Amino acid sequence: MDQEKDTHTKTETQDEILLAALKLFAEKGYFNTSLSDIAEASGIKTASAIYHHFKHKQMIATALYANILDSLNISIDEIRRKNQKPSEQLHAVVDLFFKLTDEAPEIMQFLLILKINEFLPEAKPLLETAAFVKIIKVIRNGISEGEIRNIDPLLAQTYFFGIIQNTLRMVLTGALDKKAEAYQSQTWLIAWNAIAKK
Amino acid sequence: MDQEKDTHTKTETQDEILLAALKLFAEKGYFNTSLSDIAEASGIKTASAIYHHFKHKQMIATALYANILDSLNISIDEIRRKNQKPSEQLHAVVDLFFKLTDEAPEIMQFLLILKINEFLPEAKPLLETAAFVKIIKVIRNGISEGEIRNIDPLLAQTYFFGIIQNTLRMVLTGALDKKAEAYQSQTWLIAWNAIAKK
DNA sequence: GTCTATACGCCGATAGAC
DNA sequence: GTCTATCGGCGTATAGAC
Repeated sequence: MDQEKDTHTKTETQDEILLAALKLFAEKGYFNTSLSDIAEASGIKTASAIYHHFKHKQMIATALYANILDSLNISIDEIRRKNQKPSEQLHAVVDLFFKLTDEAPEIMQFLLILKINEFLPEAKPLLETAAFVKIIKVIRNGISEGEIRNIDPLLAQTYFFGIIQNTLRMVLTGALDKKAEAYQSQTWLIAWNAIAKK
Repeated sequence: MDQEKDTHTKTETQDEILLAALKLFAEKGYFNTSLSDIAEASGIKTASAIYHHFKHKQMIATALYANILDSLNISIDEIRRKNQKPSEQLHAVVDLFFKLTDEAPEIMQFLLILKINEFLPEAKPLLETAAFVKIIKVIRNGISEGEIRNIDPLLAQTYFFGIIQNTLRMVLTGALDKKAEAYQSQTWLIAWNAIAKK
């Protein structure tokens, strides 16, 4: 997606801006974060400098969203490649989400807690995103292979990730006080049993 | 909580303001809604008039939140009075949530979709609210009476309402295209089985 | 590529007439 | 209790020097 002819050009500080923005958005929300906040957190001293890297504030969020979904999509591909059975694929996805929650909580905050279309009205809803479309496909496979109960795949997705994501949300907000990892195996069991053919 | 000596005074338009604000907040979010928007939607023609009813914008949201939680709390009390077994009480709560989703979607949007502490930093988190504390108590009872599996009540609550609320969220955002009612009985079963002692 | 300076608009909020 | 008028501030964004 990069049209740059040179290989590395500006990317350095651009990434710092994105990183700072992610952190601040996750922490205070998009509207409570000013460009000055982002500049300051990026090592730059003035908001104006940001305009050299992004057309405007929204574009920062847009880029962030795209990056996250992109790498998520890649991870999903990898997961589907390495695992055969839908149950195993789903399990690996859960693994990934729990790991991200502990190791990159801002990313999960961005995905699970922020109300993205409040500041990115044009953005595709999470569920229509490549990564999540593939997850539904996994569920669909699970149904046809007899691992998952024969219900509307979208509903199965809703139930399964309702449990997973709500648990992670509770961890992210501090309502559950241990690391996500501590709840992982139990939560997986509950979520899987909610949709598995018994 | 009203210190008014007269019985009915201003309440008329105040409620219209709250109603309009609720609708707009649910639809566009707090930060995308200006006082002018609210004024216009309230039948008033100027934002200034609002200051006669509320000290500032935040207070509108605060009042809204308090009202919603208040009436929710009352409903929960009623539910606990009318039903004995924890399972029945939980079922009635689910009934209420699904009914509200169909009949007063803005309220459920406010509760389930808006990131409340982004614009009300001081507000109590939902879970620490009287209504939700009582719900946890119901779950606790369910555990000691042997209806619900013996796990951390907060986790049980997380799993159970993860399913319920995610389903309602999908209805509210239009990802699930039927009325909430259409999914109610199936969703209840799944959610209940996720925490019930088998 | 980051700085200074500055413009502009919008929104929240106040004062005061009616 | 709603209006007109007006203020102040903050945050986004631009122009241009270095």
